Amino acid sequence: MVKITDVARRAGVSPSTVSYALSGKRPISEETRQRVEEAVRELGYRPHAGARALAGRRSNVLALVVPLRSGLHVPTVMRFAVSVVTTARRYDHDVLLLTQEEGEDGLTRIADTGLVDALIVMDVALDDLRLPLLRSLDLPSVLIGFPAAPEGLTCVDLDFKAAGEACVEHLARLGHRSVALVGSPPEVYMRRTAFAQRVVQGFTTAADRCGMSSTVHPCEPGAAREVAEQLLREQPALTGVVVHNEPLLQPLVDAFGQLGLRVPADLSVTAICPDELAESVHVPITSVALPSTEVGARAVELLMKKLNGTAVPDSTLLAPKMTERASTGRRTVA
Amino acid sequence: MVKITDVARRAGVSPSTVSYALSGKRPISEETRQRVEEAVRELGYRPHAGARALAGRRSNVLALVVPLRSGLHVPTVMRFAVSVVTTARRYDHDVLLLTQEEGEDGLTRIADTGLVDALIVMDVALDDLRLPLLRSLDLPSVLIGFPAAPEGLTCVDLDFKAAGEACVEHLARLGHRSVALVGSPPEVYMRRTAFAQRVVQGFTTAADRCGMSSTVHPCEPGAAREVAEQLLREQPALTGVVVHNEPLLQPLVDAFGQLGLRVPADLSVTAICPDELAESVHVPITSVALPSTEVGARAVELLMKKLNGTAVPDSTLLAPKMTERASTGRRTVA
DNA sequence: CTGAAAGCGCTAACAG
DNA sequence: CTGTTAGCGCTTTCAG
Repeated sequence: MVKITDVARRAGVSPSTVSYALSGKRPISEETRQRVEEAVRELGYRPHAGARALAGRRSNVLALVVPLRSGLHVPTVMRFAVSVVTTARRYDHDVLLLTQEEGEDGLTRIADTGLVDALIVMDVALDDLRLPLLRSLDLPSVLIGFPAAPEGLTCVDLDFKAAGEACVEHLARLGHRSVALVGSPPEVYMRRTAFAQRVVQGFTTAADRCGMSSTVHPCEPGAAREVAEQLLREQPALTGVVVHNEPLLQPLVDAFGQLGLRVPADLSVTAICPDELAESVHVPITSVALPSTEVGARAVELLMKKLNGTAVPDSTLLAPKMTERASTGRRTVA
Repeated sequence: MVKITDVARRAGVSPSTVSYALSGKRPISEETRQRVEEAVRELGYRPHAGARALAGRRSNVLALVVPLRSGLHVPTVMRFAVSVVTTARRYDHDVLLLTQEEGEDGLTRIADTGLVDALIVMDVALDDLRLPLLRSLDLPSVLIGFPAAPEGLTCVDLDFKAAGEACVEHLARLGHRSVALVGSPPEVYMRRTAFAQRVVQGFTTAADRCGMSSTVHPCEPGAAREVAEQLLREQPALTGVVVHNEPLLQPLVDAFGQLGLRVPADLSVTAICPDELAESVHVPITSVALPSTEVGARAVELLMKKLNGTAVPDSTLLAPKMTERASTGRRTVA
């Protein structure tokens, strides 16, 4: 193993100079810096992570807490995760993966051992049990998602309430008067998962404001046909649907087709989901994008600022961006 | 922060005794061990990860390399990952998540810095570019998947060839004479992904051996209807289908239904996929289980043995387990 | 702008 | 069975 003293000898400088040349924490003459960098390259030097963490009190590792609870759309969750890993690497950090098997004291453990410098927490509930803990820990953290009482925490996410509203308003503008929200599976609401609840809020608020009749349907995967039938039966005037349930999007559109409803001729469909998904449905879906990559990147950037002692906003709400595709159109009066 | 000297003082012993009491690396009298454990509990002591790694030359962290390349079924991949994390925790290890953005030298970096003790590598290609690197690294590693030349590497996976054979033989036993394999998306085969290739091998071998006519169809997500039509058109005698493509399973069964084919009356369908998926299809599917949890756990266990210097078998092939469900039946001669 | 030297907290010889 | 002690490789004062 090549160590800092090897590099120092090779470059004809002291170890501390090597350290400073690499970290930039004090001015180094251009010439020595060159020599150091060359020595580093020639020897293939890589600082030992443990030694660095011990002496520098910084591990350069972030923890990503991903419960992966049931009802969540795993590919969507993983988009966030990949974005977090990618962005973290740009800041010379690695990412430790924590699932929730250990419960809350997995967090305590990680904090106490100094294994990580900071936490990114996903799958936030409105009244998340981890919040008091996160507040008490002296590790900086960022939540992907907004709990009911985000005071003293740094949160980032798509503005799901606004996203729900945007979908409804788009339908209202097209003349629709009766809309339904097909949401995540019931257990997601039972857990009071923040993003799901906020979509419902936005959806309902906007529908009321626009004087539309509206209903909300949490929905299991595989139940596309059933919900489709139920909607037609219970809400015969229905002409607009908002889907906030990735795996159900294509099957639901198919089910409507089988029941004799054309999208968008008879029924306009919008969704909140990754653009890629919206585009891949057989009838491309007008949707509010779920900007996983941006959210993941933002979370890391916020954390880096906090680690540098820079102040950051408590709340980063990304404005919804809607893309019109083939699945929505004017209401045609029969 | 509470450190080992604090615990030692509290327990009235030396730091090394605390260390040994905790690691069990040398005999400690029952009495002192008790005192140490009590002191640990009272003080809430947790060894500093960096210090431990530096002095002990072991970080207690494993790296999980998950490229998440396109065409893979993310939920299935994540089952492995969760199992790895869970099992690693049982051995007091944490898991670092590496995606493949950095390419191969992400592995080198990790190895050089001593951040991790060992590697678990997923998404293995038959002629995987990472193999030479893995062999040259002096970090122990385990592959989830079998490359073409696994010499000198430790590999664990479901025996996908046997799984393909099992599906065909099951259909043969039921009297079917013409079968088709609906496989992963083309890009998965293009990359020569090991598990996909091996299923094809097993499928073809068994079909030939049983004197059945057979075809193989790599298949994009969303193309269920197209393949279904193509199969009926090009292989009119077809009565048995093997599906090795998770997201396509339900849509494909649906498509057959829409084309007027009843499962299993007209067409028997088997799959290689997680049991949970097979059970959730509207017609529960006879399947060979994808034992993600077991494979992930095995991978970690193998790694732990290697870290202990215990010899392990190069190859751990899990025998396929088939569960008959509602989707297969005797061929009915028309 | 650079060096010398004192630890960071823990483990593992070495010594008893 | 237990204690003493010498580092592990790096960062960061302190000194120049």
